[in-house]
Amino acid sequence: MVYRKTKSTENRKEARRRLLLDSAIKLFGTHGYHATTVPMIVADAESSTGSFYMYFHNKEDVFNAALEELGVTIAALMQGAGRAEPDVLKWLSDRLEATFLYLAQKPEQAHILLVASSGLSPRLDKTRRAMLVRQEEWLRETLESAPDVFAVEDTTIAARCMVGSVFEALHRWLEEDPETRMPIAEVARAVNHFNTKAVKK
Amino acid sequence: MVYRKTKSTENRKEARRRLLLDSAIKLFGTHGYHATTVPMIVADAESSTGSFYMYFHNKEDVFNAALEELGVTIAALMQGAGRAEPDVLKWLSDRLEATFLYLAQKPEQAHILLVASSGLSPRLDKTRRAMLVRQEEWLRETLESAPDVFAVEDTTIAARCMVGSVFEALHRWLEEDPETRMPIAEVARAVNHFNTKAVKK
Amino acid sequence: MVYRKTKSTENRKEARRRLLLDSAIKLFGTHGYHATTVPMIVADAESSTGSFYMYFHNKEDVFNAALEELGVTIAALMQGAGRAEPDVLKWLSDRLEATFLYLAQKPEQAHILLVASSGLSPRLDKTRRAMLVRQEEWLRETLESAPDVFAVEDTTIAARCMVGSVFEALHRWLEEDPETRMPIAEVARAVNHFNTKAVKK
Amino acid sequence: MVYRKTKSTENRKEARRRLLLDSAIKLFGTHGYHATTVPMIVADAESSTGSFYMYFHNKEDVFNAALEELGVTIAALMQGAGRAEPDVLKWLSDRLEATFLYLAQKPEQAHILLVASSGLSPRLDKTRRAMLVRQEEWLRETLESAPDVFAVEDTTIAARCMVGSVFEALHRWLEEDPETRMPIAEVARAVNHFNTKAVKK
DNA sequence: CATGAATGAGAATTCATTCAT
DNA sequence: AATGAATGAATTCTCATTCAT
Repeated sequence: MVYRKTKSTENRKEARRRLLLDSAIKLFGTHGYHATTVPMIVADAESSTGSFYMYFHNKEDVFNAALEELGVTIAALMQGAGRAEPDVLKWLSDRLEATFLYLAQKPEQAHILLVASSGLSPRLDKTRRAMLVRQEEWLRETLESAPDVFAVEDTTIAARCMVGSVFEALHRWLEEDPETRMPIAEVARAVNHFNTKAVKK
Repeated sequence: MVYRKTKSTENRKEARRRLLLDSAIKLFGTHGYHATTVPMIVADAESSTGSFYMYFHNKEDVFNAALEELGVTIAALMQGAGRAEPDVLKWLSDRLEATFLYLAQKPEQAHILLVASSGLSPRLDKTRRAMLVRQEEWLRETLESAPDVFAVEDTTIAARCMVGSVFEALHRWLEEDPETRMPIAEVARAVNHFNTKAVKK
Repeated sequence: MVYRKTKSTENRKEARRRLLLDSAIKLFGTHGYHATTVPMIVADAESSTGSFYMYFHNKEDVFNAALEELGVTIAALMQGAGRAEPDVLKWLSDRLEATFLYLAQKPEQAHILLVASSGLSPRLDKTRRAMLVRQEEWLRETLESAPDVFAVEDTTIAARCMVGSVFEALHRWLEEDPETRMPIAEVARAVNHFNTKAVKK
Repeated sequence: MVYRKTKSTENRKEARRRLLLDSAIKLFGTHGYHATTVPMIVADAESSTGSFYMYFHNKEDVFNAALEELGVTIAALMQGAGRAEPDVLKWLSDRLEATFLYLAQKPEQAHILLVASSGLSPRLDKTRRAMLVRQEEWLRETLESAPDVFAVEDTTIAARCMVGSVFEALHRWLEEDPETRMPIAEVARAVNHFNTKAVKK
């Protein structure tokens, strides 16, 4: 009685995992890691605790999955789909702006990245760190790739400063009253102005 | 019927509170908020749960006290003891560097600030935010006070970017292997170079 | 994805709740509200704290459930299954006696009602009060339904006096040495004699 | 260095005890036994925990003292200052009414007696019981002293019924809305009418 | 595979009582 | 005698995880 797993079975499994992960992202982003319980996630996903533990080893595991997915998304945004723009400064600026605007529109994901993912466990810290390192490396390479355009004392540190300035500006903006805060586009422009000035020759 | 409170009783109370708060800072900085339990704190302080709850309303309350103390310390470091240095750019650079070096030497406090204090509770978020706002405002005022020296698109955003770049560089440095990482003085210099270039005319 | 809840699952849940509630009634009746702990209840029911909190919001909640169940039981005893006895005086007397004898045989339930349920919390006081009011109202209506048989100054007060006399006699009897105290049937008769004389024309 | 205790030292000690006991009665009557803490009592009495434990062995001990004092008060009210009234029925009625009205005016003491003193500990139950027994005995003797006036099936039970009816009527009245409840004098009269009718020939 | 009832270790907090000053 | 800081046992309740159905 050995039978091939049908495609639809695979799809259904994948779909269930997706559902659970989406609910988890939503809830972690809204309430934070500790205030989000497994029962909350399965209730939101209209699934069951039993299923949850079929798709994830434990609670930390979903959070890690959410974080890794976010890492891929951000890498795609930052690095873009190949270099189209010939002006490297303009291109870097565009990439940072795109990332900034994306996260501003997905406050739950931004919240996970900026707020909910720190100091939870060595494993989660590691995932978060890996994600930041990837962006940092790419920024460093970009800075180093055009020595005629950029001038910084230390490319690694400059990359970290760029990441930090983007995240802090975003974090603070998300905390502000949606009614009275600056338009996000303006913030993005100002942050870019800051970073561009800091790194260009 | 009414006895005078002796000075030494007051001193003893204050000393006990200090002991508990120091242990709390140490443990929160090492293990984070949730992984630190009240019994851990009182064991470290060689005190008792009962005493703990005499000095602090609850666990959130100690964390808040730690955060507020840190806020005062950082404000003092950042704003310094009056402006001695006539060159505003140099002065700003010195203040940022002092803050940076102080936190690098107190990794537990830095950890509380950078890692452990976000998304815990509305009250703690508020304390943390108040602290950041204070530094941000001071930076903004400094930038605005010398329009002939500084040139940024938006002083508020620039202030946030500076805070973010300092914190991120510090955070990443603290995560690195103490054996192989850059000397902290070099990092401080590179960060300052980045920020100075970003804001000066 | 959606499975039918089997009947046996429902039954098992109900059985577990019953088990916990029975243990709670036994222990509250024996040791009182405060001296009964949740671990004691779950140990007696051979269950677990987790289960306890699945079926009841908290400790107050089980006590309330016990009280409400008792209220229903007493209402059934007092008001009986419709009026069979044509002689209203005899009928009233029978109902009081039945209630009296029932509680005398269930000392734990009687203890909850008479001793353990006062002054615990507003909510529990309310439940207890509601229970007494129900009996009181029924007694009042009975007294008012046959003005040719009964004669009292105030039907509400008379109803309360009847409830009080029954409860106090019961309470005192339960406290007495089982070896030497009066037979309960005699007590019931004497209480009935007292009340009947107090209310009849 | 042996010296005589001065009278004023004794007085002061007694006064302090009184102060603590009064605060305890007030608080136990308002919040009940468990919700009243020793710190609350000493704060109200403007004393200290240390003093408290000089005058009372423990918390149960103050409650017991309050209960015993109440027992003496009630015995005095019930039994009156010798029999002045020649009509025994009128006299009994007067005593019950006096007790009833006294407690209605001291809701804290009534609350201790009716609500807060049940099911706390064997010792307190014993004190409470002793108090009730005393009243019951006196009522029984009164009933037996005038066989030409009274006619009940069992004098002990009748005595208990009288106590129960008085306490229940009082308890329920104290629970009612002070704005809309019956005047206490009317309640007292109706209760007396009930009891008198129940016991007189 | 899916379900959700059951588990129990573990955390925060309270408060009666003691004892050094 | 008076004070009130210190103690820690005891209690309630939560929630990640398991496992019988």
